[in-house]
Amino acid sequence: MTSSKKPNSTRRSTSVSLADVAERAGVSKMTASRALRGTTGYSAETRALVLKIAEEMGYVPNRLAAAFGSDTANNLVGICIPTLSRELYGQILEGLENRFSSVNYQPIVGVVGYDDEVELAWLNSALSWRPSGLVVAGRERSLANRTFLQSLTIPCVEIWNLCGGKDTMEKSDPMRVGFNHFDAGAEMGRYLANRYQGPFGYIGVRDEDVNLGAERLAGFTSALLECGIPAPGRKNKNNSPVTTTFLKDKASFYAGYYGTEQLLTANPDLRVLYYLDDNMAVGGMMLCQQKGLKIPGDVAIAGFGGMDIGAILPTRLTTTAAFRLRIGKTAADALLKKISGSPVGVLTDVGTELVRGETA
Amino acid sequence: MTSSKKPNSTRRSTSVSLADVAERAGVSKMTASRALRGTTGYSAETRALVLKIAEEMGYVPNRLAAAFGSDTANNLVGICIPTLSRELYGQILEGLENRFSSVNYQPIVGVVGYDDEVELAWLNSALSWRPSGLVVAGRERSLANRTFLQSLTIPCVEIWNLCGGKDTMEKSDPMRVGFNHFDAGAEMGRYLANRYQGPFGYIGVRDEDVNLGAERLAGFTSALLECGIPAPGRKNKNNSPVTTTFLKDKASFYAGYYGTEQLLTANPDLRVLYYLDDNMAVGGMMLCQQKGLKIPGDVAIAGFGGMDIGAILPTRLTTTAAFRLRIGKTAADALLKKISGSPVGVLTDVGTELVRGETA
DNA sequence: TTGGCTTGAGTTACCGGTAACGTTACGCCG
DNA sequence: CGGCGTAACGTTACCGGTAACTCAAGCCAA
Repeated sequence: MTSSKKPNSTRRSTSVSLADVAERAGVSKMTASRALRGTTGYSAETRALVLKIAEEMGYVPNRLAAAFGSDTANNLVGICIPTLSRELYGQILEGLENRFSSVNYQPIVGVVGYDDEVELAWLNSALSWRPSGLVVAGRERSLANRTFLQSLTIPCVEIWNLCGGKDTMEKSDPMRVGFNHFDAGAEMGRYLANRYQGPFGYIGVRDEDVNLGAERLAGFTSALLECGIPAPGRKNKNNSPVTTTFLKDKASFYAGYYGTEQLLTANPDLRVLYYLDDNMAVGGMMLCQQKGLKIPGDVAIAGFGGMDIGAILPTRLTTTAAFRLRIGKTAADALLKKISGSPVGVLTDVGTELVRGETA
Repeated sequence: MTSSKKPNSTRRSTSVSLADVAERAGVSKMTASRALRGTTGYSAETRALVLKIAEEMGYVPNRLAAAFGSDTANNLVGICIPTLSRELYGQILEGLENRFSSVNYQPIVGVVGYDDEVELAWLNSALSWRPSGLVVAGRERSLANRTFLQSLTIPCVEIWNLCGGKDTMEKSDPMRVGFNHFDAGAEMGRYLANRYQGPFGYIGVRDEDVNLGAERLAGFTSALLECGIPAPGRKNKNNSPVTTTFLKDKASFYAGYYGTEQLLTANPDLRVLYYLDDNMAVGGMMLCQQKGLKIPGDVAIAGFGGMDIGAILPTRLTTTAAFRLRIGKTAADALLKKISGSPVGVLTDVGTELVRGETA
């Protein structure tokens, strides 16, 4: 059944190989390969015969061998993201997967949290599969990790965060697809500063010592300053117009809930609250409702993300909509282009949209 | 720099290979391989030297070659899930990835929706990578797909749904890790039937012609019948005690919101509503609030999933908590055991927990 | 001293594809 | 009818590892 030129050779694998198909079809391995892949170099009859035999024999191509033997035919891509617990990355990943699978690329994914060493370990491990491209979540990272990404010889795209724009990038940095979080925060800051005098508070989370969404907060703060919002002064060491709190927790409804409670207890005068994301903002709303605080009368609330919970609340949440699925798809497209050698811009801004809800 | 026994041979790849390291270290490829992998058959000095050289030369192992050359060393696993938009599968996937990566297995993931043909295509494509195991989401599938899974020669585990239990399984079926959705629905049904007389309604969604969570609804319905809840009779073709509606939409807050509106408009007498998941249930709550309906006074509401939104609402949601992360981890463990040849039970029930909230 | 056992390290033969190149057959054209 | 271009197909040489086997050296006990 399994055949080989040397009859005494032992076959490790029991499955049907290209050689088996070729022999049974009475053609060479090469011809069979071409016929199965549908390139050129065979007659119609030959192709039909090979396909028929392959089907009959239950031939399953071995992409391991293909990728190994060619070093151009490897259609693996690595995708490295911090978490899947937030719906954020789930949707981005879905967008990525959709596009990649549509052109027969296989994603291998890693969920690495916010720890640089874990990320680096995963990247090394992923590279040993010789993927033809890499997708990583854009975030602040250690010099070692950044250097690692810069020294890659395969195309790489950073998603989610544009990290300050073109001028701050080095040539060797990966492409970026996402939006400018600083600007998104600033836009919300301006919007709120035009409507409220403050004082302003912010509730976010810290994961493995990194403050998530730090750039948005920076943009937010900067916009408030530009709009002439004064820093409260007292118990505000960095003299910022925003009183912040960072919970050591996952970004979740519940974190928003008790984070708001903590912040308001320590600073009962706060009148405008900005959150790391919509889920936390909704948690904050729930707390305010429970305490009998009117929104936005007593406390104005703004979130981030445009998650669909915000749209159905009795009072619609004011937020910044981010287009997660689109980021995934756009990033995948950009990477595929780069892999195929087409020119691609280093920065792709998919934008955001300020959603004027009723909570702020 | 790149070396080869035949000096005139052309190297396709430019990267450092095992042979390069071995030559520079003055040992054979095989010894270098063993030293790098840390098996046996080398002295401590040899190993240290090889590691040092590999480090110096920037050697990156080629797992493609390793997997190809060994057919036991392939530590790829395929993970096939319907969607990542619901946080449900995100958390399961995170659990899976955690466990797999901890033993250096690489997951390749596919997001295939609820279409049998798409799933089958993905499975075929994934198999061509010769993974050592497969994780698929447990759900109703076509005979073709079920047969395909049964004929696999590699270990496979179905997650999420125990699908009726041991007696309904065939020997060739994949292992299952999850919980019994019928029982979960039945438990909720009994709980509600003991507190309310009805009439009962259910709001779910249909994706590509499959009703998600159908087994839970079946269990729910069956429990109501057992508790003596009568079918309303009129406009209820299948004579069920539950008036159902299935939206052609994603399971989301918004779907729950307008689904509830539709159902209540058509059936204003409904007094107890059961939902596909917590998000939809919360959407329903929001609608009720907006219509001035008291919960649970006018309408009682129960969800499913134990998503954290339910825990922070002013009135805590009555629901069934499912342990998604644990399902992922348990499933990965089971698959790894099976791959390593250890005995594993065909069914692993991670259970659920009825959460007695304040909405029902 | 000898023989057996352990241990370190080399040798060889693949694994199942793809790329590159060589050869043959055949149609087209003048 | 000869020259030529191209389509069809065969051959061969890898790719970068791993498994199985072999062998030499070192060690210890008898």
